[in-house]
Amino acid sequence: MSRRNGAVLQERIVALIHDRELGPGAPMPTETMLMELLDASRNSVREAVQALQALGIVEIRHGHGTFVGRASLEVLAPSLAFRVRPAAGAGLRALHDLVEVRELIEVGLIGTVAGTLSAARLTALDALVSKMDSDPGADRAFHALLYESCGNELVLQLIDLFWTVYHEVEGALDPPEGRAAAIVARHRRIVEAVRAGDPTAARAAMTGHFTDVKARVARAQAATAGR
Amino acid sequence: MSRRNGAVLQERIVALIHDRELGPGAPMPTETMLMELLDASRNSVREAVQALQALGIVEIRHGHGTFVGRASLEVLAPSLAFRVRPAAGAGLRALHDLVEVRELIEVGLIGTVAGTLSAARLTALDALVSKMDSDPGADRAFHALLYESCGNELVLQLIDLFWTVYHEVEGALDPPEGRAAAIVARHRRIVEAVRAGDPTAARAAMTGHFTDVKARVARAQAATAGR
DNA sequence: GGGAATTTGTTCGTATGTATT
DNA sequence: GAATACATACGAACAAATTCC
Repeated sequence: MSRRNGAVLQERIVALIHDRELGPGAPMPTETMLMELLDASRNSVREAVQALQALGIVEIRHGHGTFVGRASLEVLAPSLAFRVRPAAGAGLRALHDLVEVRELIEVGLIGTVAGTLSAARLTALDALVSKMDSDPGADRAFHALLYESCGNELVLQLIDLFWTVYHEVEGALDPPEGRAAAIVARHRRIVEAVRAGDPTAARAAMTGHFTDVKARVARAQAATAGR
Repeated sequence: MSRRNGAVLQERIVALIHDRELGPGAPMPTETMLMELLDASRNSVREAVQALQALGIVEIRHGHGTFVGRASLEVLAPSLAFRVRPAAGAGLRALHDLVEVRELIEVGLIGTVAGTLSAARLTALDALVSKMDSDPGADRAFHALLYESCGNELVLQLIDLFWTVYHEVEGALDPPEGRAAAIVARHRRIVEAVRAGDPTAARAAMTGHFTDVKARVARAQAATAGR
């Protein structure tokens, strides 16, 4: 009937953080103190705290103490990767869904940033595009820099999270790469539309980019289905 | 020097799931077996498994066993809520960011479903709009049903997650409610545009809806800043 | 329904590694 | 280096929930 017991301990710890108004980086009570405060044994406390760390709510530093975390979205990359990772042949569907979400967010966002970027940012984007064929991290930095100015920390972390998960399972996939030049061209077109301050063109360019990505997923899907 | 041991154990368990190709619902090895397989004590195993449960990767049933989970996004509602919850006066900014992400996704999605919904779905949406002023769950069901046909499980869970977190912290906020009638009207307009198969109008209607929501957050922000 | 077996939940005690002072 | 405080890890025992005979 009643709820899981482990979860209630976690909730009480979170409530404790709120009650004491502990901000990110603030030190948590020690394990011994938590044992008394929550009237639980050390192991129960540790299991709850460990779970909260997996959610990014607290951060444990060995031999030093436990501190309030900032619940950054990157900590749940393992969870998303686990979900998206194809289960032995059956289904790149989850990966396709992930790309679609990326597309929804980025196509919507690009319309709001078109024409608002400083000249410095635009040249930085140009530089990233130039070395995109050699440095895989340039793509990640490109998408991050593109939306940095919008000031929405949550959306930035979401985009970065999705990027990380996508490339993690894409790398574990089969085919090498189609055309690096085409990817570079797609990104260059995006920068041009943003520089011109044309939201419609920027959205179209971004949609085109994701059309390529989805096509790549579809090819991999067909390849795994055929064997 | 080396990485945290707890995290290593978690990764090894996830790797074990992949190696054995265990799908959602499949039974995990018992704690005793995991102790031998991973050469760790029971407490260490339990801490790792507990963390994986917090991420939705496994599901523990007392007295029964541990099973592979489906990593549904709803498990990370506590993490998002923790992040978005205003830290004592300072900042509804995170909540505003959350609403913006909702808007990005829903405005983009509504353009793809406009004109594609069956008559049965449309009448069901009408019914939900009608009782939206009395039943708070109707709003959630409305947004879920609206995008159900697109077949993207990830985006459905994302929207539901954001809805949950938003209303969780909105309820813990101050002012009662401005105009329920206006909300109903906004949703009715969305249904009409979708029924008419007009993507542009649908996007505009959805944008209007979120304009209201963001205005509500802004009012609350001003209220808390003034005291 | 009773009872045994299995599995997770909780607790205690103890020893060890790590960072700070 | 020494002392202290803290997290990490292990082992053993008992409690509680579930399933099956």
